[in-house]
Amino acid sequence: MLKVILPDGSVREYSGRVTVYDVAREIGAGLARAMVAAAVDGKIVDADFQLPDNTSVQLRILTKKDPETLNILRHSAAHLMARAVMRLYDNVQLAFGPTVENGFYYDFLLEHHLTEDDFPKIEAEIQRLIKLGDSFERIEYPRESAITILKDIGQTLKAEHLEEGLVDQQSVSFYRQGEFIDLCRGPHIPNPQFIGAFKLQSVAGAYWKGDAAKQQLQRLYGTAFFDKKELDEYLNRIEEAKKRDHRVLGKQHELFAIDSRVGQGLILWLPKGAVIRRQLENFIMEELTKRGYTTVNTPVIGNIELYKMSGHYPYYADSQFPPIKMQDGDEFLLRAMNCPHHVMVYSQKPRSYRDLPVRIAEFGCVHRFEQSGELNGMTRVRGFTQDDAHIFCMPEQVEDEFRSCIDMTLTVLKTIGFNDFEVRLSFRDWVSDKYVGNAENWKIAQASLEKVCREMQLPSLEIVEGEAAFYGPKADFVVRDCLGRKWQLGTVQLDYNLPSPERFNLEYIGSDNKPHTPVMIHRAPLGSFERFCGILIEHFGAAFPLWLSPEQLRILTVSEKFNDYAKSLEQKFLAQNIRVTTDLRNEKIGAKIREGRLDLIPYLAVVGAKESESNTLALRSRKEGELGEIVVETVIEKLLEEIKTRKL
RNA sequence: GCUGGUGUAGCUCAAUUGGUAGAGCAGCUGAUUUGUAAUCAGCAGGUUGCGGGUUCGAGUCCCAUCACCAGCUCCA
Repeated sequence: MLKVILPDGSVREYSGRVTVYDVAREIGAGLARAMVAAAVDGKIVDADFQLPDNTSVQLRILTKKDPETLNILRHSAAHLMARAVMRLYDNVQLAFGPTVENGFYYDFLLEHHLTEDDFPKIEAEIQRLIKLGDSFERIEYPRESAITILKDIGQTLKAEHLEEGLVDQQSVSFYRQGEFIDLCRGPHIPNPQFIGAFKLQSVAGAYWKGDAAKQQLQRLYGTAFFDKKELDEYLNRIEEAKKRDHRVLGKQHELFAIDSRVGQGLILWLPKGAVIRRQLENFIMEELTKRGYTTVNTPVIGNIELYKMSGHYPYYADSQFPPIKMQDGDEFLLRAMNCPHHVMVYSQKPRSYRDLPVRIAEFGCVHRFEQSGELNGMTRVRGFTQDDAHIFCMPEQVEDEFRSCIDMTLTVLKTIGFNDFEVRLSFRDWVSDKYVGNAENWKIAQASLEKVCREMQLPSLEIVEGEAAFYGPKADFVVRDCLGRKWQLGTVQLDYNLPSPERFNLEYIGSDNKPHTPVMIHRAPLGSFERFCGILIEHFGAAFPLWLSPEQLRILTVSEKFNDYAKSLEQKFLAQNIRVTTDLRNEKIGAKIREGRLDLIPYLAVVGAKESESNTLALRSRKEGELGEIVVETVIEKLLEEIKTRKL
């Protein structure tokens, strides 16, 4: 006897062979037709999954409306794509074909070099296969015979995968569609005709098992939806997002530039971009002062011995600019991190426990020689400035310091209006021996990190075991940009390595009059000004809030007769540190308004006869439209208030 | 670094099968003196990323190189 418990709590009883599909059909033919998959005791299975006898299961029928089903559809589309490629080209070896955030891919090993020109042909073949309508048939084989089968059909990559992995599995599943058979965990849609719309998106190289030393495969990306409208909406969203790309907006609004004559991945902050950066610097500096930090200035290079002592060299030699060799044999490194310099600042004098925590901050400029293919606008660069600080404290102070760092990062994100972020706590795994510092300290530190994060009720807190740096656990703030890509911005990291006797042997004298080793915390709320600004540009679509705007107010004259009045107004605003410009050109007011709008200036002020006589400006806000004539002093007050509160 | 793609005026883009490199915007000059998203006219702007090659002739085809884009790998 089989008991099936449905989501509404009702129970149905069966005997003999029963598939999920049978149950669905019994509940309603319409439901059965719409059925994509099912959840049996929470595990997602195929529509024709046979329910186990003599037991009781929780069953949920999944249709296209359920969020889980889109991935099933897409993975099935990946199978169709693989089948199409195998029909069109010879000697195709399949690797992996999973779903990704907005679609799917399949990796192939084949002689033919796929290009976008091949897409129409492949898409047409997929369309044919959908029409053909071969259903997805699940077949289970014992592991050993599965390996033999894969070798027999020439799928050596899959055979290799099976030989090396999945050792704990007695049997493995294949999915067959006509002549196409593929090792696959499933589940799949019952019928390819569920695929209402699909599109191949791009082709790229990818390494077998993600290992750059292994053979390179060709990866075909695509996406699929239940209907065409959803696909169109998705493609539209991508187009819109592209317009917000910080590289496009950065050029359009003259925020930053990258010039190969200077070098790849090196940012030239143009005047307008530099204004934004300066506002961020001022903002961070205010927070540092409030929170008891001291600031220092240290050089961008250091003797190579410093990095040998810290352990950064030669471990990071690959991502370093090569050393600068002097005639006397000394070697200097362009620094890739600020930590060693700050450690040197700490060690300039004996420290007492009464002095701790010592908080040393610097907008530290660092350089890392990232591989050319990794560079990306402002978000991945070779030279950047971190809003860095290092805190030296006693172990019992770690919790409070950590809380304060998290709080500062939250303040920053909230002020900017970054609400779509997650916090990732990276802890050590207890098996590996790559970590430094004693296990007891790690346990305490990890527990207190987690405690603080829970107390502060951080959104989407994720704990990742084994992702910690070798020197300590960390908390990363990951922000999502307009294309849905995730970027690590702020970070707080504990460090047991650098202060240790094996490294810099930092000390403070405790209340017991004995030397102790402090704990070090690395933290950067923004991460780097470069990456942060890149994301900032996309976040606001270059329509920055007033306090960040390079040009806060533009005064437009109706005709050249009012140039003097405009000039006198400009002086008044400048005297209040408001970033104002004038548009005195011999143009119609409509043209000046249009340009001001396109330049995304927060406030435009029109001045003509009326205004010059009444000491007013006809103010126009980017957000609220025309605000009418307002006397100068009131406008100044309004803008200053908005700037001061960093209003969004 | 790897795979694939792209590279034409400051910007956005044209240029039949290889056959005189163009347009709009921006810029400059002049006219116009303007009231809430583009006033008109004229001028100027180029070794088609750089370097080779094939050809009577190359923006177009081939080779090499640089940069950028997508992805992979990497990210202290």
